[in-house]
Amino acid sequence: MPPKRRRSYHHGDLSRALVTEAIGTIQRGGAQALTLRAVGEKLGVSRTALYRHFPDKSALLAAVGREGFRTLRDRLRHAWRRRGGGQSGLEAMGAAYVQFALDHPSHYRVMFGGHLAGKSARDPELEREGAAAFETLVEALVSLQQQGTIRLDPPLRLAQYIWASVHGIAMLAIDGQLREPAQGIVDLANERIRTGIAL
Amino acid sequence: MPPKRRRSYHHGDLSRALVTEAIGTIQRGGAQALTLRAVGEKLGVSRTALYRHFPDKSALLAAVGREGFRTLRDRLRHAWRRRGGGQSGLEAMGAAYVQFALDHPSHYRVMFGGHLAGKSARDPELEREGAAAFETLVEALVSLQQQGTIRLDPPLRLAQYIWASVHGIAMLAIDGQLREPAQGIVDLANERIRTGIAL
DNA sequence: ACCTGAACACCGTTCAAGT
DNA sequence: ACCTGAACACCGTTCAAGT
Repeated sequence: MPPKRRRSYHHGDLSRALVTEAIGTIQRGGAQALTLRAVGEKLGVSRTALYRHFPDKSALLAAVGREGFRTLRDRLRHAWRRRGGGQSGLEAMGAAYVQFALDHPSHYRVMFGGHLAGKSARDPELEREGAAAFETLVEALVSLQQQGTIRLDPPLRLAQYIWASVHGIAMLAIDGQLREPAQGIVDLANERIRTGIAL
Repeated sequence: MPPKRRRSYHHGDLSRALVTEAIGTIQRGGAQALTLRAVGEKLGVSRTALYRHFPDKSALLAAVGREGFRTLRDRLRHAWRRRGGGQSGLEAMGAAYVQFALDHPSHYRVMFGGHLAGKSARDPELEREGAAAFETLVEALVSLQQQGTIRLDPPLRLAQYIWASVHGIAMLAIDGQLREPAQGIVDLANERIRTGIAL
């Protein structure tokens, strides 16, 4: 039988494994539970092995944030397409957004909680992923405008307003500041957005 | 001349001084800059002196959060009263809210960033202060309803929706995700809220 | 009652060394 | 190229001891 697995190196893609493990740790115990030692041990690797793939811990956090924006964008896209776009697709996007935040509260906080403020965490790659997720919303609005179903206001401003509303709802929901499944306020927000972008 | 000041104890109210110093440290370097050692040294006191007044660090953070909700509530009240209430008062409250977040971004993050999730930071006193700040908005809406200037929808739901919108704008603004002073989106949000609560 | 100083168990990070 | 192990400078917290 083989000694333990392989010998020379422990992972085909340690970099990827580190990010995945970090996301899992954060999901389980929050961002403060993320420890280089813990994730290293979990992966059967030295606690300093990470430094061969990331400059420091905040870079790992940035990678976690990037991954978050990527899956968020995917969820938004799926929601939009499943309804075949349209007003209904837009509402589905909003619901998918809030659901993502509720499914991964700690991960969501890493994306928006300011952990990624200083140091190397503020990397252009992260900002690009965030912008790409935002772009999904802008594209949806442009599509609606081309169909002639909503106002021709600057789509960027509309998108910013909608994003802020949904982001605020998601944040308060995560913080537990909203009683019930918060459906009432979601309905209200949807109605406000709908009439706000109507022709 | 006196030796150094007093002798027996270093502060008339060390508890208060600790919170104030903690807020200043956070304001300057973010929540991660808050170190019991640093704040102790700044106050000319041992790094363990804090444990005579707080059970642990997260309790100090909770006190910082409480203080934040208190001054936020004060600002909202002032904004409302200066305009003598009314629709204009409500909009002034929104502006004051966003301004508070922009003036104290790190402090604001402590209040909403999930640092206060586990442990003793989740204290009832903090939740009461948060609820009191929220209550300011509810009272304003009730006042408008009594004047007969807005709809008679459940004021709590209206307040939640407005809070979420403004909170989302404040968060995105702090994160630097909004170009310009974000006046465009604020105007849009105000318009949406105004027509949303109109008779 | 209030504070100190040493000690403990934990961090992230550096660096010479190993394969 | 990739990883290790010891070392370093930092944390929060405990506890016996001082006034």
